[in-house]
Amino acid sequence: MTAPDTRIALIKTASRLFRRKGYSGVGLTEILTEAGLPKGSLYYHFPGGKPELAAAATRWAGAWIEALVQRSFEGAETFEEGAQAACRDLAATLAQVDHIEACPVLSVLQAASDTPLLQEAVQEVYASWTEGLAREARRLNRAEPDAAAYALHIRLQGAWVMAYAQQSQQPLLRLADEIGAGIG
Amino acid sequence: MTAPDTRIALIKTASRLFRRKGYSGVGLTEILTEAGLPKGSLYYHFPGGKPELAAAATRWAGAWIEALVQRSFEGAETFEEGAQAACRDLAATLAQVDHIEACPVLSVLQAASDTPLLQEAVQEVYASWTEGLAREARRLNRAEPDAAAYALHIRLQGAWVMAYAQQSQQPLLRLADEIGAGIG
DNA sequence: GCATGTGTAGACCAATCGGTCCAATGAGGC
DNA sequence: GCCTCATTGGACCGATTGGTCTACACATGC
Repeated sequence: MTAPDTRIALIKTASRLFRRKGYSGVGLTEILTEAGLPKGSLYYHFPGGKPELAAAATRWAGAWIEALVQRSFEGAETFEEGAQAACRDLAATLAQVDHIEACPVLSVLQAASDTPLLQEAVQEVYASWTEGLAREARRLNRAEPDAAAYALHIRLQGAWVMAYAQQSQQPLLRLADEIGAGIG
Repeated sequence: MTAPDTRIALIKTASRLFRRKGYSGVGLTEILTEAGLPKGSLYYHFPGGKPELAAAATRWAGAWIEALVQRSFEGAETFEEGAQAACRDLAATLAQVDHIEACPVLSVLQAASDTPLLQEAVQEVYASWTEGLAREARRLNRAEPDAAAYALHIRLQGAWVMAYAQQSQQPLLRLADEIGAGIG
């Protein structure tokens, strides 16, 4: 396995496990076992240990979500149309596996308060999401693009939490319907 | 310290710590040290150990939040007015301490997936919240009370997550303004 | 063939984890 | 005074935690 592959494998495995059990709920041993790698590799690629790995995983997963949402907006002719598509695409993606996973940022949020490296990554990803949505809002000539983007971000966040808690994609689909009905 | 006091002290301390660091991020030793109690007391009052304590803490904090929201709705003449008041009251309450805390349910959510006792408590609290909001919506003659209650729950949840992430009450205040402007 | 340096493999560490167990405490009935 | 029983105090347990350290594998340049 070449060097960058090892790095990516660690990030992917860590991200998946964090989303399922949260930062503190996953041990390094578990990550390494699932990735089939020894401890030496982890501390070679991430000298900062668990926090550094988690920060990288958060940024990686954050970018992945952002790309998904941007793709959803591509064919849209209005902001609301794009928002609906994003809700549905997210719901479909989450439902692909048996267990609906938490938002990757949320899953490390609780550990971020006393881990500056992680705190930074979280802020960065959230800011980037809101900016990305605002860019789409402007592109589609939505009135008050920043406010609309922010409001959508909050609703997506909330619906994702509910979807995770209930282990159902329904909250996200319901949000799509609400947006379609002209609410918000 | 009489028996019920010990129980309550454990629940309160656990709830506070869970909200700050998440279920897996807090050890029993830390809870007991802060509460000034020995391990024997914990396992006497909560034979089920950490999961049982967390379930109790979740229900307790859930009821507390529900009471807060209900109080906010008391003086309202429309559902939107009540919703605004709830956002602002929640924001004010969270800002009372130096560190904005996470939603008590959210803080144990990640550990709930493999802890049936906790899973149950989470579902119960969420259902109770939505029901409580729907009751207010009906009382205030809101059209489509169930949908309105559900939508508000999701937005509150999302705004709370953002407030926690950014350590600012702004997301909740902003949500109140949005609702006041007739969005949603 | 040999030196160099990047990565991997995993033994090992102190600290902490959730949990068990039992002796001591102390209030209330008799 | 004494018995009873609810409750506390805390020693102790094996397992696991994040992290360190060293030996080794292997590709590359010479």
